[in-house]
Amino acid sequence: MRWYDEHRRRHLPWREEPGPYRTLVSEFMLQQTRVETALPFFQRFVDRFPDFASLAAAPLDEVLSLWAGLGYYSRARNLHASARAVVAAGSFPDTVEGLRALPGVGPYMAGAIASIALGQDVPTVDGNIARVLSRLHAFAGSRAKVWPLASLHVPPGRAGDHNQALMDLGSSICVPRKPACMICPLRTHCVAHAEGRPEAFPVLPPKRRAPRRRALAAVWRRGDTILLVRRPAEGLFGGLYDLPWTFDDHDAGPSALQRWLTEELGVPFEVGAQLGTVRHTLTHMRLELQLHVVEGEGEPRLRSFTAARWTDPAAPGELGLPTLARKALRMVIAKS
DNA sequence: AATACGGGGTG
DNA sequence: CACCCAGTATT
Repeated sequence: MRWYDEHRRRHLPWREEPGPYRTLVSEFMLQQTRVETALPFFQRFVDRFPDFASLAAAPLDEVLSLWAGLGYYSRARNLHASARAVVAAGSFPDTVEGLRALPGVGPYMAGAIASIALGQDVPTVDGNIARVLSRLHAFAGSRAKVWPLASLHVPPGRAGDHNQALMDLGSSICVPRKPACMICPLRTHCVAHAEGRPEAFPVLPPKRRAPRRRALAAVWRRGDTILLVRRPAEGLFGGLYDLPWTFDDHDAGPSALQRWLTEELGVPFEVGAQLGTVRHTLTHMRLELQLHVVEGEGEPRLRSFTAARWTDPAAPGELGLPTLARKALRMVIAKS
């Protein structure tokens, strides 16, 4: 804690003006996301939506548009729903159980917000804290089993600072590989360091390699624009705009795209030249999206998709586009 | 306990 | 290119 109080505390926008709203927004953004990545998104987000009321009043499309590029879009949907729940309830939850009931708030966030924004003496465990405590105790158990250890360390009255100090320590000194044990304030207490094997902890579950998946996308031109569709609310890139595309794992080729497109958009299509291939890696797959020019007559009708827009690929404007769609648009422009 | 769900970083 | 990082919901 002394390490944290004396100059090691990171200065972050959500720490300058702590409070339930900014803490909630920052924690949603920081799930699975590095501080440096989330920073510009946080600024834009709270500029546009400074409080619960403005966020709750906004249409989901606008929230997703600000989230576009940050990933894990269910977080944006859950944050929006949480803001509406807070406004409907008339107050911010004041217990861990109440926080846990907000959509998208799990055990880590509930503990983090209760300790940081509500000043309660509760522990929390994220990847950083799990790593620090696993090493401190040379503990080889899973993430879930670190919680009892975390409870042991919570100092009465300063749980919020304590939890943030552990996270800062984990992200700056007790890092996954080549931790800086020589300058670590916990060095003299750390069992893993004493045993000379800090990198042996934490013990992580084995990871499988993401399979490679092929997909076919349609570039349907009309004048200077191409067709973008809004994806279903749930699932991959849920609620965001995208080129229409479908998986083609069995390599069926253009005929598969033709059939799928006609079914999905309600008009007959012909599939033309291949524009190129966009590669994009997600957590659970490596996607190879092959772009094809298609020709169709009339206006699209909607089945799975929830909206369709003719859009200038060079100026998609406020449309919420995932990074994969942005890559695809860049290729469309390059081949124009 | 396993899987879906983005995107960015480093070597 | 390969490998690494990191919460929640769902099943």
